Amino acid sequence: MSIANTFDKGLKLLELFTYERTSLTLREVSEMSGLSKPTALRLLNTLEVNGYLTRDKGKAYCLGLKFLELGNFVAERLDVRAAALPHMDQLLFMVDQAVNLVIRDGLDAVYIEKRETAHPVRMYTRVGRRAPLYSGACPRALIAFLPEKEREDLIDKLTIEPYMETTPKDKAELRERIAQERAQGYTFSRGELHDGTAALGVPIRDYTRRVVASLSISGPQSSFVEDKHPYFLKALQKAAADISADLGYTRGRG
Amino acid sequence: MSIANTFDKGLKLLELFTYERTSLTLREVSEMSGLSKPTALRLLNTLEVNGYLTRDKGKAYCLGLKFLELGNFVAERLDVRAAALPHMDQLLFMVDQAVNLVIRDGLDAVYIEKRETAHPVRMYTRVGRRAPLYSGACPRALIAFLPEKEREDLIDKLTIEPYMETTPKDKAELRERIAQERAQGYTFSRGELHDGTAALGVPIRDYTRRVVASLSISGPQSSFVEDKHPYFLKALQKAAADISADLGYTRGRG
DNA sequence: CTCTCCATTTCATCATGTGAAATCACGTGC
DNA sequence: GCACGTGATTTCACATGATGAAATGGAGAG
Repeated sequence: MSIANTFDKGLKLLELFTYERTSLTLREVSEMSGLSKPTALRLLNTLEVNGYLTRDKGKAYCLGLKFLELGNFVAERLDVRAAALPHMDQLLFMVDQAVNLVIRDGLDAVYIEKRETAHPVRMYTRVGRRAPLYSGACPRALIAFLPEKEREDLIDKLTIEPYMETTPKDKAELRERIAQERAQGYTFSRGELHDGTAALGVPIRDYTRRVVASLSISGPQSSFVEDKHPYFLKALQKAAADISADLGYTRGRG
Repeated sequence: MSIANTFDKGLKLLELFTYERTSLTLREVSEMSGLSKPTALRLLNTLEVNGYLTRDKGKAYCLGLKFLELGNFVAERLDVRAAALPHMDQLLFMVDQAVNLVIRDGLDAVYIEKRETAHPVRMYTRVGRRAPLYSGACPRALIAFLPEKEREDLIDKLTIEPYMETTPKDKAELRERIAQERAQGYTFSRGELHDGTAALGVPIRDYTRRVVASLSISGPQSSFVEDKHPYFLKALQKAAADISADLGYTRGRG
């Protein structure tokens, strides 16, 4: 597979912009990318002309509004997301905790939608964010409820890195954890993606009965107390069932 | 200003994907772009390797999840948006009509956030969508409430194209319309962006007292009946005032 | 099994990207 | 108001990397 060198270099520049580093000057881009200033400039110019970058009052570049547009095309293409949105709003209203929707992309889980409480303490899960499949209630719900063969094939391909205290630390522990979660019908995590947060996750299925996404509610452990779990879980499962139904999933056989 | 030719060609390929055309084959890309197949392929490969494109079950390319991620970085950077979100949710709850948030980018209005009703009849405003500043209640609120000098400078630069029946058809009409809207404190449109829809818009200001965004509610004209306007308007103005206050706007002088 | 339609690879040609160094532009201190 | 410094931009000679016609590969239909 051959790729276009210059094009590749240019695209890589976009990776320099992160949630924390929202704007970069030519010098910074040049230094961070290892490209000479003229080269970096030409590439940045090209991005700017095409609307992928804008410049703030100074001369610093930031990601342009075009990404909003294209990001939205992607979002709108995702059927699960469209089906889930109203139910996520409803769920947020009922539990007053952050609500997340995740799909699988290769060996990653990708957050494709979220709804947040207006509380001062926010969960900061971002749309587009990636996480390992084994870490966190929502990601893990994507593998836990797959048919055995697929599930094992997937776990085989994973590389498990110790992530947080409470994250499964090897495949044996992951399998054990998943087996239990499968038995109880939902996934649970404490502090697997961020310290001090907890989450409950359940799968979403479409008309083929395959798990196509997972839905979770998460919040700071302080507000996520044990005795609320049954209520949370009920609301969560109801929402997931409604979304699945909207996607044509039927419970019975055949 | 020099740009990188190959990079530019590659970026232009992304423009081929629209809301309607969500997936394209190599042949289509090659034909639509005028590039030879090998060239198109190399560019597409490059985009794919970097996560900007994925391929569906067939061989067709679609925009990748990376755009979700980058689109979200952009969204999170927009302070108005963060401030507006909770109030938009609240407003949606109160009026049960689509709620839109728009900022100005050059001579365009850009929709940066929306909240929609669960009704079967939806407004299809998309995040990232651009509209001319003179067309629609929300865009027009962005110019209507600017200080005179800025407003006139901006109107001078506009090119007014007949858009819809009810859209101002020249600058004179636009000025007249704006003057009236400014006097009444809000903008109103019927069928300016889509047939059969109506909208009410108001400005949002930050601590510098400049108009930084506008907020609107919109819906099918059938549900947007005259006698609800006072209620809609009150809720809308309250939400906009709250958002402005969150951005440090103070009403009094000095 | 063959035909056909695309996707993909090859390769000789030459357009384009490249970076060191020169220049420009703007802000800051004296 | 002038000199200095920092960082953005332009120049230009060179060679790397892009290009497309044509050949090859591969998957699905008849």
